Amino acid sequence: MPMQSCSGSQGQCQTINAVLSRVGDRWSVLVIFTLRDGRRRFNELKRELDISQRMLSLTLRDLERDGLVSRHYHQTIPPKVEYELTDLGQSLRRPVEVLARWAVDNHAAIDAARDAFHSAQDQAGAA
Amino acid sequence: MPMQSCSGSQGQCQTINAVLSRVGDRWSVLVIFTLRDGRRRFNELKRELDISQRMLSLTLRDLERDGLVSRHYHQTIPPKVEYELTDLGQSLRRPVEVLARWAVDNHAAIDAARDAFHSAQDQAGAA
DNA sequence: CAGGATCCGCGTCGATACTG
DNA sequence: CAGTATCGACGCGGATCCTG
Repeated sequence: MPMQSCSGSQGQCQTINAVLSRVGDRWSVLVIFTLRDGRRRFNELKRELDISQRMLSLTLRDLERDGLVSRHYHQTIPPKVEYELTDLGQSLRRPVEVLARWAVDNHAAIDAARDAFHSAQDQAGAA
Repeated sequence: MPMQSCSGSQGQCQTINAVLSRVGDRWSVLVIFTLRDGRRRFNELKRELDISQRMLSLTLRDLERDGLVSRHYHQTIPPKVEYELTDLGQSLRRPVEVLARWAVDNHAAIDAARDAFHSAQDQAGAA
């Protein structure tokens, strides 16, 4: 029974890992982020996220399955399907926004570090 | 010049997407999480995370390149290399911890939603 | 112990075509 | 409009071998 994956006694890593497997991918995060200010239609999300129809479909299905978004089907012509964050999904807004905030605040620093690293590498190569 | 990827006018999505591409993968998050309470040696991380040597190596290299962790090489015999969060890496602790907290708090709800979804599906299939 | 190099399966993702 | 089904390309990630 191999339970010792991460920090051993604490085992928080497994939980994090498991949750990350579910909502940790880029599209899920972005869908949730985009859904933060209300319900959206399928193609609306598709356009705004510039995501393939396949991945959006899969992502939304998984998010619905995991209880993070709810699906509202209007059987009209043409069909109209809207997606909305559930309460559980709403509770993810905070973490996602914290991450988003960090991303916006620090991506410049990352780029700078990257450039510095590459410069150092080039110099080492030249020397 | 196709700049309109996400929310159009806001364009936060691109930034988030870009940052997620860098630090959004599972291993990076877990390494940062594991490094939260101090520096660790290579094989120490390897064991605790149950990660292959290859992925740990790649992950650490990228993390170092992006200025999130620093590498301390002790040229002894046997060699000893320690990794530690930089200030930038430290600043990521908060977002990661918020996410970790959410993961711990809500993974049960996700599992429940999942089970409910599957049950509903099975019933639909049976009916 | 730390980690580079190589090989390779497997899952992910996009493009395309089709349905209701 | 809102998907599903299929296919093919690509990259992630593990296993293995080798060096310093």
